This record gives sequence, C-alpha cells and structure tokens, in this order.
Amino acid sequence: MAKKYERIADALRQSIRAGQLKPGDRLPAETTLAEQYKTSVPTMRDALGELLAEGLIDKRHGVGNFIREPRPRVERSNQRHQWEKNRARLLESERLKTGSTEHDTGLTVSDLAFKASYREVKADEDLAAVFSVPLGTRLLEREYRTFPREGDAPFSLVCSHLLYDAVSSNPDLLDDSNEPWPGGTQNQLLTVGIELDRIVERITARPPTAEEAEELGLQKGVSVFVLRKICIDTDDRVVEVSDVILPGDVTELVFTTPLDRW
Amino acid sequence: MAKKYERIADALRQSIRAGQLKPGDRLPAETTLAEQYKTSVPTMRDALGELLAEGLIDKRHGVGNFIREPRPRVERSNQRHQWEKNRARLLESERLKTGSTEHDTGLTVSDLAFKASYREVKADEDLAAVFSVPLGTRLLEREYRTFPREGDAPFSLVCSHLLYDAVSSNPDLLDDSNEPWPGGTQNQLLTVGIELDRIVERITARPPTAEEAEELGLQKGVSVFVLRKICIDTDDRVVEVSDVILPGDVTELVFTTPLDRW
DNA sequence: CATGGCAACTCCTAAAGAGGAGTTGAGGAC
DNA sequence: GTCCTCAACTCCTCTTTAGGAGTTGCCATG
Repeated sequence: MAKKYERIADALRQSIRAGQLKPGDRLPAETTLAEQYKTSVPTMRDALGELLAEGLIDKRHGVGNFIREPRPRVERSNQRHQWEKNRARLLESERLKTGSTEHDTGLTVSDLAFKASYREVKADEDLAAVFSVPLGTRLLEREYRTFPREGDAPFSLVCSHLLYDAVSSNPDLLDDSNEPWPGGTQNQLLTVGIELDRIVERITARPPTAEEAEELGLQKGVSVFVLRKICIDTDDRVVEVSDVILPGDVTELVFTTPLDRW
Repeated sequence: MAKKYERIADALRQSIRAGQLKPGDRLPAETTLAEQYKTSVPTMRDALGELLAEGLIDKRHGVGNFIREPRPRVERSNQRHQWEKNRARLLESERLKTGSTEHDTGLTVSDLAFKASYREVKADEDLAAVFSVPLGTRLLEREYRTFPREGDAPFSLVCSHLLYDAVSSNPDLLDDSNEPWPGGTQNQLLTVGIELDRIVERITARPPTAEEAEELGLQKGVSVFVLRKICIDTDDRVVEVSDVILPGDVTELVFTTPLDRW
C-alpha cells in the first residue's frame, strides 16, 4: 500500500493541476488540512514537504502555505561564452553601442545586481591541482552574487579564482569597487594578454548547505547545482576556476555541442 | 541557535571526515544513537536524513545505517558526442578494431548492459513542439536503462524519441532485439541518410518520482538530473529527443565549450 | 546434516501534543 | 492621525509512544 503522506501529496498535486488551487492561494492551516484529510499534523507536514521539494508550494513561517507561481526557469547557456568572447574583441566604443547589461555567467536576464568582494588567497590542495600550480600559490579570489532584482534573493553564488600574478599587471582588476568587470571577464583578461581557448564546466547536484539555503532563499528539500567553470587559455593553461551555486528549482542549464568542427 | 538535528548531523559528519567512522561501518541502532546524543528517535532520524541526502550514509530497512563508500561519480561528457560522430564515419571493419563497448549516452564506463523496449507512439504536445511537427505524428520510442554491472541498480533511465518515418527505411532500427545499436545511434542514423550537426542539452534538477527512486535505488532526499538531449541534423531538423534521468548523487556532467571556432 | 520457523533486531510510518518563534492586524494610548 | 502593544494565528522543532515491516541468524525439527 502506498504511504499515507504520499497519497495526500498526490491528492494535493491533483488539486493544483486541476486548477482548484490557483497560484497565490493560501492553503488552509496545517491543523485544518490534517482534519480534512483525516490524519495527524506531522503526517500532513510530510505530505506538504513533498510538494515543497518539488517547488509546488511555498511555506512561510508564521504566515501559511501558498501555491507557488510557476516561476520560469532561468536559462544558463554555454552559447554565452562564445558571445562574450566576440564582444571582448570589439573596441570599447563598439561595445557600448550594444548596450547589454548581461555579463559572463551566462544568465539570460537583464538588470543584474552585484555584490562583490575580492581577496588574495593561497591555493589549497583542490585549487592547486586544478590550476596545476604548487600548493600555496597566490590567487585572486572574487566572490559575488547575482540578483534578478535589487532586494530579491540571489540566484547564483559565485566564487572565482584567478592566478594572482597573471592579472596583477592591471591594477583595475584587483579593485572590487568596479564589479562587474567592464566588458566582462574575458575582455579584462585580454588586457593582461590572456585569450581563452575553451571552457570546461563540471556539474553536480547536492542538497544546499545551511548557509546556501539561507542566502538563496531555498525551501527545504530543494537541491542546488554546483557548477565548476574552468577557463583555459590558448596556451592550455588554466586561468580561471569559478565555483557557481545555482538553485535547482529555477535553473535550466543549456549546452550546445557543435559536431562538425574541432 | 542552530537546530538540534543539524548539530547532531554536523557531529556525525565530523566523525566521518575524521575517520572515526570508516566506509562500510554500521552505525549503532537509531534508538542507541538517540540515547548517545541525548535526543529522541525522530530527531535522530532527522539528523541521519541530512547525511542520507548528502550521500554520506546508506539506510537499509531492517538492517541498519552504514557509512557509504565514497562512490566515484560517473562522468558524462559532451566530448563523447564528437568522438561518436567520428567513429560513425569509419567503415564497419575499422570500427570493430577500436572495439569499444561504450555507446552514445556519453558515459565513461565499460561493460554497459541494456534493457530496451521499442514502441510506436504519437507525438504529444510537448514532443510535437520540440520536433516542430503536427500533434500525433508517428514517433519511434526507445526506452532503456544503462547498468554499471549486471544486477546493479541502473544509473540512467533513458526515453528516446525519433521521427518514425525518418528511420523506418532501415528495418533493423525498428527491432529492439539488437540494442544497443551497432556503432551507436549516430552511425545508425547515417544508414538512413541523417547526419548530425549539433546537440543541444537542457539540464534541470528535481526530486525523483517514486518510480524513479525505486528504479535507480535512490536514498531519500537525493535528487535527479533531468537531461533532455536534442539532436539536430545538418538540415536543421530535430531528429532525436532523448530524456535522460540520472542520479544526482553519483553523476557529474562535463561540458567543454571551444571558443575559437563556430 | 538440511530445512523451516521463529525470535530478536533493525528501520519505517504514524499519532498526539507541548512549547517556541515569526507574522499580522486590531485596538488602545498618545 | 500615528504609533505601540498585544493577542491570535501561523508554521517549526522536539518529545513520547505505538505498531508495522524487512532482515538475520539461531535452533528445533525432520
């Protein structure tokens, strides 16, 4: 026999799909729902927990449970990388004409807001291995978030590392007051003589840490994408390693692989 | 104050990392653990639930809780697509020499086992839109799983759709007794005059359905990757749409984007 | 010796309830 | 009119308890 909380979750799902419960509606209180479904409150909460993990409802402490607006997924495409590279090759004046507010994380949204902080750190075992440099090598660490709108929860947490000595020749790059980098990361790397050849992205999924869940405003049971973006230049050196955390419930990653070249 | 079950989960995590609990070890019974950590059984179970979702422990009903072997992640790379295409262009005799047992899902494991079933279906709204064909168009549906070893739980559930009329000229392709397709999907598509130009993959994450969790042998709280692979031929037509379910706890997706071409 | 059954152990689902913490809105004080 | 307090309502964490279900191994029976 199916478990009781699963049957209740199914019933609720069906009510949502059938349109009896509309986005924005508040559900009855959990105690009331428990009575309606002839069950206990903890079991009712188990059922709601399923819908929560699926992103069908929002739970708001002290307020109630709400049918969630079917939030459109945010696309993150690797086509952006190519686009970014072409843009980086244009003159500054030409770039201004295109007037895009997008940047190099590949998210297709406008009006991105940033909060950045820069640090000089030493390569730990993990990073030293990826960069193929000795343990303790100086790195520039840039930490930032992207927001759909000012005041909203961020939809990405980014921690990027660059070889310190490779970028320090342009002092602008060491200053976190002018984030995002004008013209994008690729353009700024060009100013220190680095041209990218390819980008390798490794993607895994896991539950968020408590801090990540807090910062991204994630509901319980929702997992995150962990994306490690490795930028390799035309000399086959790793020049940037970015670790990106993306909320799993609203993110769609899109990769296009061309087959007739390389 | 941090929640009690989170503090207990942290303590256990630390014991695992410090090596006091080794892979394969059985934890004390939940009732015993609850006493040790001076808490109730449900709270103890909440703590274990965190470790479960993170893939640090295995719960086995009626047996106990075990520290999990750090299972290596299975890589799925888009480089495979290119490799597959080159291979498809070789003569049959040449291909036999390479002797690889890999196939076109891009998984880097040997000795893949299949269970396949073929069906003729009609395009629903979703598929009709992706293929850009009228609703109800005939499609060949191929459903299969890939296994690391015979007897193990599968690590992918695949449901592939092809335009029926495009492949029916080669009757071998309509027969599910010779899965996997010799030489890979791309090679078989060549036999009906289809050459691929590019592959678009759209990736999302969500909790598994009850059936998916069952089939993939997933522990509670682990999410799955949902990968839709869209193959587009040199005439810009969508010729194959595959929906792939991958376990989130052991899968790593790798995408390489070259920047100097296209 | 081989086999079947049973007991002991495990985790799993479910219930009822107490106290805490966040939110909201009504109503009183100023 | 404005502000503050407080009560009522919400969900959250944790406890205690009960019975069900899966697994294993001992042991009696044949």
